[in-house]
Amino acid sequence: MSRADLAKHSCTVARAIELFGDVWMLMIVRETFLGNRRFDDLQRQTGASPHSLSQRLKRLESIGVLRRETYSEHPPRHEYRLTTMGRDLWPVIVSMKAWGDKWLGEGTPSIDIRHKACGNVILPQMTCPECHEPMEAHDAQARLSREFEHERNAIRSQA
Amino acid sequence: MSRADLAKHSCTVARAIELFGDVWMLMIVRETFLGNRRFDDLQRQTGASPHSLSQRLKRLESIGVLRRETYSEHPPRHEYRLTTMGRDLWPVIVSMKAWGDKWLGEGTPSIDIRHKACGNVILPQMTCPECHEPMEAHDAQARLSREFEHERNAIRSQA
DNA sequence: TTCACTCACTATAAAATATGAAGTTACTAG
DNA sequence: CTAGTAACTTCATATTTTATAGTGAGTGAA
Repeated sequence: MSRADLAKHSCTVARAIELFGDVWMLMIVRETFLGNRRFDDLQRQTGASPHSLSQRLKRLESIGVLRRETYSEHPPRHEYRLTTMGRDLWPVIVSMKAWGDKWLGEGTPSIDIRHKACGNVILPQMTCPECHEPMEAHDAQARLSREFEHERNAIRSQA
Repeated sequence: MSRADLAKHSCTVARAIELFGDVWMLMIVRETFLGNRRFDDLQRQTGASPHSLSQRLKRLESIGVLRRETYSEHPPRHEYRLTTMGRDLWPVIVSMKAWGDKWLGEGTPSIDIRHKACGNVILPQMTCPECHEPMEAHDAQARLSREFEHERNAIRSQA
């Protein structure tokens, strides 16, 4: 097995990791959430080389996370905008922010999140949609499907 | 700027991305949440080469995400266990799962999450800790600190 | 005591990927 | 006519990753 095989992994977490386990993919998504949509701005703010950026934008577009939109025909100019699929990555970035603020932060965070509805500056929290209690790792139990369990045992018993 | 410079970025999100924007880092964390703690199991289940795995484990240990524990002196045997810092990465993995289940999933997910307290199989949700409403990207407004804004404008105006 | 086997790695060469710098296309503004 | 901007592409070099093999410290069976 190697990195590319993760794309065919039966677990969606592994497949998502294969797509977004990359500095530039995540940095571009973060940047688009901050409102930057153009190649040059993305390049400067993420720090990616034009080559890397170009490749990642193509991948993000082909996945369906970004949509490339022409905003000027003459001269040809484009913007990269988050699709619904892309906006759904918000919790991923926010979770990273929460972790980063807690474990890497000194002083004031560079970015605040304000909840438009209630107006407060907050850090979103993981909660149970059934009982509405906040959740952490030890509140949860992961259960593997029978097929997935078999798959893993098969891997386990390979030389 | 290049990848390594992200480590000195003033934004904690960027610093977190620099650490975890890597397939193997994320796959190892996911695997430890599933209960695997040993080198060989991690290697087989993640699909990383021993070299890559060894490097990542060292990095995870030096960051403080994993703690290397000897469980047998003779022969020397070790386990890698999540620290509190590591367990705090749970929302990151769960967010990826939620995204993956929604956008990459066909059929039944390979992994279920059960909330121990209420017993339901659920997908955790991002909510506002103040008003307890579920939150998505469009419910939030990102605000940059003044310093960070200046930093970004400085980058912007660079040739 | 010799053989096969496990765990936890390290070493190495070849292959794949990323990087920075420069170049390109298609314009506009002065 | 020159300079500048946006959105890239190309290319030679540098770095990383991968697969494969090997190592050390043991255990258990014949």
